[in-house]
Amino acid sequence: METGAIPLDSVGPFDLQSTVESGQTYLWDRADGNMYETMSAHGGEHWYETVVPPLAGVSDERAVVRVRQVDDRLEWESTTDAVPILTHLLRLDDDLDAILEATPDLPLLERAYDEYRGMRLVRDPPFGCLISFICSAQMRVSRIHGMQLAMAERFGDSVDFDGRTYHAFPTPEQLAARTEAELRDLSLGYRAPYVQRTAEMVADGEADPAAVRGMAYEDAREYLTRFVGVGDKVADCVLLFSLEFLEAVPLDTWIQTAIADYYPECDAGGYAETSRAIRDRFGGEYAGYAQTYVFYYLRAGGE
DNA sequence: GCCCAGGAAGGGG
DNA sequence: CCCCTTCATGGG
Repeated sequence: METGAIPLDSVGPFDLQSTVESGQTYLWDRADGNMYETMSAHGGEHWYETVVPPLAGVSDERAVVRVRQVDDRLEWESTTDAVPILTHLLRLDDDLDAILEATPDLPLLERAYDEYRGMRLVRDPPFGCLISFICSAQMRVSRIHGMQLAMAERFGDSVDFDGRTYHAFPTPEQLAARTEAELRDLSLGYRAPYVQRTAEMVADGEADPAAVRGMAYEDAREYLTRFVGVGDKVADCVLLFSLEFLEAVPLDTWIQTAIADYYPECDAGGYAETSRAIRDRFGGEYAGYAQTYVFYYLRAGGE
């Protein structure tokens, strides 16, 4: 086991608990088993853990990573050097102060940024992110998370680390080999065939979420909708939380409420036009950061 | 029982 | 192109 600590003074504002528990990623778990339940002060000091697949340009092999925040540093334990992995997954390489500085001065955004100071977007592994958000349709965040844990435990590889057994998220091949009925047994409901068929598309090489790298934003969104169970909204989530399109603004129920209550002139009818309008309102380049803060803030009861 | 949850697919107009 | 219905499931 390797261990270490990342000092955050050179990283800028960072808050681990809100980053991992705000409903952007469903691929982490909290060691105490109380994910989404007890929230605590800055950082949280809870241990979070995940099994990370090989990441292009970051890590060649699968890794188990545990991390917690204690004041202004991240303590980690891992099968390997976790610094590049955590930097990648938790976007420690973002200049958050500069991003906030580039954001328009809107009262709702100010309140959300102030409430969750230090929350970052994530860079989830693409396949896990794609499946997570296919499962997200008409579902609460705690259940989406539970589905991903269940798929990992049932269909993913077992990985031993530090005297415990962890479960990697299934590969496209592992999910493609399951039947719709086996997925329904995990309470995926009508999402079961979507997950199975999308996994098959990836496993067979028919399409690849990572293929959107370098595409223009709206072309990338259009590309992702070829996957079964992926419409404009889920495509935007995958673009934002995995594939580096920080301008993506997923139009979920919460952000649509925000548009109706705060920015009604941005409601342009269709998804593409409304998305374009709210993206401009939120400053364009980093509009997805603003969206994610607003989503978490409103869902937690803010107004 | 009723309603809702980070929506999407399939059909018809 | 837009509008409508249907699709599981668990928790309040």
